[in-house]
Parts: sequence; C-alpha cells; structure tokens
Amino acid sequence: MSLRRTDRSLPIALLRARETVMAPIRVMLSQSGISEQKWRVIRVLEEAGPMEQTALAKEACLLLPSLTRMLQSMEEEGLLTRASDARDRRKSIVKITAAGRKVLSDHSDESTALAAALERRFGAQKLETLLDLLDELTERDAPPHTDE
Amino acid sequence: MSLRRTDRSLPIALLRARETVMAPIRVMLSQSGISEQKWRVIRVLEEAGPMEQTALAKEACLLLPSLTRMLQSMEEEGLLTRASDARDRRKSIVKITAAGRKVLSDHSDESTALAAALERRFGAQKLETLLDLLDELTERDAPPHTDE
DNA sequence: GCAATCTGATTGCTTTGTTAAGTAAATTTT
DNA sequence: AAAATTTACTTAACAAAGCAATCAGATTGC
Repeated sequence: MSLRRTDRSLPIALLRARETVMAPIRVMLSQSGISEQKWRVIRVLEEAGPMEQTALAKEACLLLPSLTRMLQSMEEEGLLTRASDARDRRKSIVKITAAGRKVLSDHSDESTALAAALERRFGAQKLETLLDLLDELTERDAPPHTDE
Repeated sequence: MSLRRTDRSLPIALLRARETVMAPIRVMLSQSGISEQKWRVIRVLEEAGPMEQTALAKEACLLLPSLTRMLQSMEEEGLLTRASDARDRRKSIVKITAAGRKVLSDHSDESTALAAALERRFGAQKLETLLDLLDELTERDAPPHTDE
C-alpha cells in the first residue's frame, strides 16, 4: 500500500488551496448573509447571461436538486427570475435581476482587492500559470475514464 | 463593477478543477460506502500519525463540528480510536486502527491507478508544476489579511 | 484560591449535498 | 399518431456542512 503524500494528492491539494483562498472571501460574504453557493450562481449568471438550470448547475458546480432549492429562495429574495422557455417548456431560463447585480457590485471592490492581494502575495506570473493549468485540467471534455 | 471572469477566479477555477478530478474517485469510494471526507481523514491519520482533532480537522479540511460527528461514527465502525490526552484532558487523540488501514489498502491500487491515469492524460511535468504551485499557495502561514 | 478568560470538543439548528423517485414536456420508434 | 424513451426539472428523504451557542478542562490575573 503506497498512497501519495496527501500534499501531492491533487484532489487534496486542490481542496487545501481552495480553503486558503476562500478564507477571506467567506468573511466578506458572511457579512452580507450570502452563501458561497449563491455568490457563485449570481456570478455565473452575470457572466454568461440568462441560461437554463442544467447549464447553470454545471457552471456553478452544484447539483440540480440543490440548485432548484436555492433558486426558489433566491427568486423570493428578488435576486433572479425564472421563466419557462417558450420553445421548450421543460426548460426554465434563469436571469439575474438588478437586485442580483447589486449584490455583485456591493462586493465588487472588496472582491477585487482580495484578488489583488493574492496576486501580490503569490505573484502575478505564478497566478497566471496556475489558472492556465487549472483551466486545462478542467477541460470541458470527457473524464479520464480508466475503468473499462 | 468589474469582477474577474469566473474561469480566471481562483476559487471557482479550483472548485471546477477539483470536481473534474474527483469524479472517478467518487465512483471508487461510493462502491465501498466510504465518504470522501472519511477517506481524507484516514489518509491524514495514516500519514501524520495520532493527532488531536483540531489539527486533524485542519489537515483534512473539515470543520470541527463536522469532524466530531464523523469521528463518532468512524469510531463505531472501528476505523479509528479516540482517547483523551492524559496531560490535557480537553484534547482527544485520534488514532487509526488496523481496520482503518485496511480501507486504505483496499483502495490503494485503484487509487494509484487513477492518479497514474491523470498523470498520463495531463502530463507528468505539468502535474508536478501544478502541485508545486498549489502547495505554495496553501503555505501554512498567515492568511492574506487585507481588511484591517 | 477564585474569578475571568481561553481552548478543545460537542450539540442544536438551518442550509446544502446526495440519491432516488416523480412529473411534465419533448423526441424517437414503430 | 400512439407508445416508449429521453430530457429538464422538481420533490422527498436523509446524511453532511456550516454557523452559533454551549460545556468542560486548562490558564491567567488578581
């Protein structure tokens, strides 16, 4: 039995790195009572525009049942709207509202400052390299698939 | 308001990358009914030896309350033991058992194979670079701390 | 030596994750 | 076109995460 050292295990290393990076962001978000997940949802919506839930779930790294529940409360809070697609009435199109955008803009400066602080601490060049590697790893293609 | 593109946001990029990497591992673990979190706990315990819960929580990226509850069931399952420290009876020292080690060895081969497959797909050199960057980012030192 | 504070772990409550089942609308098959 | 299948989302049920409050054992100040 010879498992990798945990700090050379990619899943664990990714998780630890994320915890480090998220710590100050969690502080920021907790002040306005918005969860990490809701923050991701509105960021994706703002970036990608109105979209259906399945795509949104994928982009925001959430499972559809979790998303369904969250969207219900977020709709009640007025952060977004849902409307069923005219062409395909199974689909519901989610769209960010002005109030949703306001949540983003309320935290925009601080969020940018945090990102800048990280960039200073870690190095702009390294950050670019890291992001490139992560994007490449994530590659929206087929999964590794070794067991067959 | 100018937030980064989500794929250039480190927290989101880390999360998406992790989801990609974890997918096949989740398949492996689900077959033996062990959760991702328990897997991390026994890996850390095996690697670092007996340790108190606060340190274990940090290494395994869990909050103490979550860990407390997990340890209760893992102790019942015989994967580990808890004993209160003689010197400081607030602390409880967690130690992996033979049964706990067996869970690791049961998945050792497959786990190694998955890691190897990833290495082939992604490139050994890139993987090394990525792990180095992640380790450096995680750096067990003070957090960024910009708000003061 | 006792009150106040700090630390490590636990418990309670709400939200989220997870799996499975269910519903409704589209698509495919025959 | 009716039946069967697939797709998109929802609901349900239960485990786990996350946060706040609590408890017990140590430490510190007086």
